[in-house]
Amino acid sequence: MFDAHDGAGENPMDYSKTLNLPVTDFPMKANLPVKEQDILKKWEKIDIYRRILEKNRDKKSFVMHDGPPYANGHIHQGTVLNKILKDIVVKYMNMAGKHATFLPGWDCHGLPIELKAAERLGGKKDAMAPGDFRRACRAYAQEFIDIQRTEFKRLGVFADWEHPYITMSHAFESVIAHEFAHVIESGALLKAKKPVYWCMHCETALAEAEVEYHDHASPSIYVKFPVPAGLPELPGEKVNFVIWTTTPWTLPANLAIALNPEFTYAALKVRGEILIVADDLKDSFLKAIGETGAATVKTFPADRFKGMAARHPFMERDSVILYGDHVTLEAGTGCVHTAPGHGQEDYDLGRKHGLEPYAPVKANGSFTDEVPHWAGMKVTKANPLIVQYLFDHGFLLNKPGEMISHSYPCCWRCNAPIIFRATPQWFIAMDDTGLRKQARANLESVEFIPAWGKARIAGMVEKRPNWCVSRQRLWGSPIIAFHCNDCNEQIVDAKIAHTVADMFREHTSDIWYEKEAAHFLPTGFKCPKCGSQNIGKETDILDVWFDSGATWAAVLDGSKGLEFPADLYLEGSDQHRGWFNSSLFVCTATRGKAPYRQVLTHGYVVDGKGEKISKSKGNFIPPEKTISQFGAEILRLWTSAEDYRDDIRVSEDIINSFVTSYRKIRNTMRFMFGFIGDFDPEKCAVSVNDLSSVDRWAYLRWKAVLADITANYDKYEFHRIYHTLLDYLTVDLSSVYLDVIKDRYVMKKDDPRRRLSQRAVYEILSDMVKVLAPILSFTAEESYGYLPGKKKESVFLEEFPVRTLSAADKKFLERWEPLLTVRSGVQKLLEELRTAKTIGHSLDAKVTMYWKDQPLLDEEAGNLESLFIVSAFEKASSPDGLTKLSESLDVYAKVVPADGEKCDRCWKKRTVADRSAEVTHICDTCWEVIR
RNA sequence: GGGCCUGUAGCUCAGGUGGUUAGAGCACUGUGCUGAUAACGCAGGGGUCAGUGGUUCGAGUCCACUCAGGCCCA
Repeated sequence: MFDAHDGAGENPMDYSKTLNLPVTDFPMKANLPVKEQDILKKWEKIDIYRRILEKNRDKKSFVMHDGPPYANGHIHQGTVLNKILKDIVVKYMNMAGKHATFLPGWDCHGLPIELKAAERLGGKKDAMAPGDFRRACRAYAQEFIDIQRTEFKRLGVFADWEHPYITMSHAFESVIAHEFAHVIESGALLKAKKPVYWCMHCETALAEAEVEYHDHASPSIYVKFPVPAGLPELPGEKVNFVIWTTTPWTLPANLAIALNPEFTYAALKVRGEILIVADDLKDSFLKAIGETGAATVKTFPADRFKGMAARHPFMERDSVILYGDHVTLEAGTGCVHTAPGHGQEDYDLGRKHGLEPYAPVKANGSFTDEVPHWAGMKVTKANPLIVQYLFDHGFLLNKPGEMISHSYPCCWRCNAPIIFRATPQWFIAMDDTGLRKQARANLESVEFIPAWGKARIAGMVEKRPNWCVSRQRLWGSPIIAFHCNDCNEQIVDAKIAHTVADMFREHTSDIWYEKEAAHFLPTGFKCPKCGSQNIGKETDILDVWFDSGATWAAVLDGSKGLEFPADLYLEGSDQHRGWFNSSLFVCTATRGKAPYRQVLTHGYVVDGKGEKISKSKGNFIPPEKTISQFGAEILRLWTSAEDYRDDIRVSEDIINSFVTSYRKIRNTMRFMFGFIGDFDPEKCAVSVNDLSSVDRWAYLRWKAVLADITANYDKYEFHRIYHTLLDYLTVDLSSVYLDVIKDRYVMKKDDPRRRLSQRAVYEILSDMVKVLAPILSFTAEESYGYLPGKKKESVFLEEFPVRTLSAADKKFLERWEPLLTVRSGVQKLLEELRTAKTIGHSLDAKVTMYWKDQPLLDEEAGNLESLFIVSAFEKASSPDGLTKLSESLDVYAKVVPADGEKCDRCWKKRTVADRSAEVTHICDTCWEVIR
């Protein structure tokens, strides 16, 4: 048993071999980047996702409906956060007795992919048939689905990765079309004009993303709009409103003049007539038209002009006076030329007052016949002619040819300046069928986390204008509508749309581009208005938000536990306007209810200073980098530890701090594994009910912590779990309990005191491994393998531990608190001796203590030597010469060096003796153990 | 400019309905141990609770404004 040694006394025997030191193969170093790969392989091999669902087959379902990321680009810290949060929820639900699926999805249609696909094709796109180009888009999206899927799997996210829903699939495109048909049935679909960015060179509508801003010189003109009747306050005067514009060509479409209701307006006498401009702008205005010293005749509050109209300078109509907050004092006259067919704000204002979005400009940018003088002329060419006309007829206040340089939207393909032009668009009406009201009402039954999410989305629902669902693009779901080529009658028919939707299921929506209208119409179909059989099909596609707004319809079809409505939608806060919104409207329009019961939102990932991540700032940390350096586990820990209700910070320092706390968690677990290295939970008879003193305290503390953690899982407050657990690990276990029970090293293996502690440690550890699993999935799986006793194939096939903390348990914990205060007081005294170099280890010391009316101390007196980790403890008969340990407790103590010599085996100060040639310098207790 | 939200030690977070000297863990400093050792223990320093003004006997906690930051609009 003992090693031979050369020369007695010089090379004393190694007593550590006679101790119960920690024994475990659980490595201190995780080497996560490598180990995670093995664990991923294991999960794949045992098909863990399916096994979990199989186990929970008969349990109540919990539906987390995955919001589809866009199938473009690699994943980033934000998508990582989002997917891991979902993963934590689903893993927890599955362990806590629910049947929780995770069916991942991707959003595949839309302009960014269309543009990327076009970019790849170089100039070849224009020569391609629409169907062929769409196939190129499909291939592009599929490529990034595969890339992102690989990246998501690497994070340890359990999901049905082999059968994701993708919005460009046959089935999904069919569902979108069916939902569109339902919207037609609801009566909310309508066609109306709305201004869009328009390139007259390319003769196409442009999306926001296709517009670039360049410096551009435009005419700057001040134009009179006369008021023929004048104003009674200014008898006999010729009165004019003055507008300023840089787009003379939009004047033919002028229908109104907008004033700010808060401004004061001045009547200036200039060149023999009255000009009305905002009082605060009169000086800059006069300067601009080269006038000095004009008198203000009178000022008016803005509402003086309510209900009035001015005369258009060259069109046979009036221009009405309206009010809007968008009128500012930044430039111009405070009287804003308003052409609802040529500007967003103008359109919005016009819509409010029943003005039509009038735009007498054709696709090629030339005026229609409605415009006198310049009909058929391109607007760019007409621009200077209109200015000259105004000047010639006395409506221009400044000189023709004055220009202004400003940032102006241009087409990114041809670089030509673009225009705003009202064109026919499809809308889902918010109010015609009561959709807005219904959607707003549906929010009431939804729980938002955090709660303010409801107010945010409600505000948007209440204010949003009719939803423009048409896009003049190729890569998307077709709008299933027709028109008569002869009489231009619009033909929308829900029954036909459903039929077409069925065709999509077989062919995808590509068929819409490959067949003529007649293919989709009943045989012999005639225009209901004129009877013509010359029918054309709509070429616009649906806004991609309609696609994603219909995911619930495609995914929550009742199969595989995916029931409608979803229990939870979980996305970033931008989705209040996005997916939460579109889903609410589509579902309300077609099913009359909200598609979700709970909506959880998280903030945005920002840098260490709380600022937005951007390429130019260089504050972007690719997830890949963290994974290869530290492991995905660190990203999981980071995700769980940050309070997602606010923005979530990430920086190298922050990542490093989680690397550190990961080590703390891991090391503490490792020590626990070592402590129960020879423990068999099935064979060892002691149970948690037998625990007493410090073992009982540690175990009950765990039950309290577990209750707290469980509550926080249920409330989705994961960051509290991290803190609760780490605090328990450091404060309760590492610095108290695990330190104290090291004295079990010197006992016999089967000493009941040791076995009881092992029972406590085992119970805590085996619970902890399971509790950790939804968050630290890799480490939980790894450590589960090191637990003694009967086990499943994976920690994820276990149940989440449920322990009831009884009233008696709570009382025990409360009662124990003073003991910890006392311990801490003793440690301060020990530290004094240590600083004075009187002692080193606390085992060098003896504690003398006095107390009055402390039944707990009476009970625990026999354990205090152990609890304080000292060599001797004795009770004093009076407090004389002792230090009071705490303000609130009648407890006094003194610490002095302990008597005796240090036992070579247990290191306590004892009376020691040599027991044989080899066994020297040990105390009686140790000799009893090893003899 | 508007809507919604956030701002407590270097970092991550606690601080029900306002009430004694604002807490924890990590990090940091000092120190002990060398039988958790690329660990562990003990002790300690560190915060004008973003700022200003108000309500109140009393505010991190309520109100107003300002500043900084985020999302969504314009």
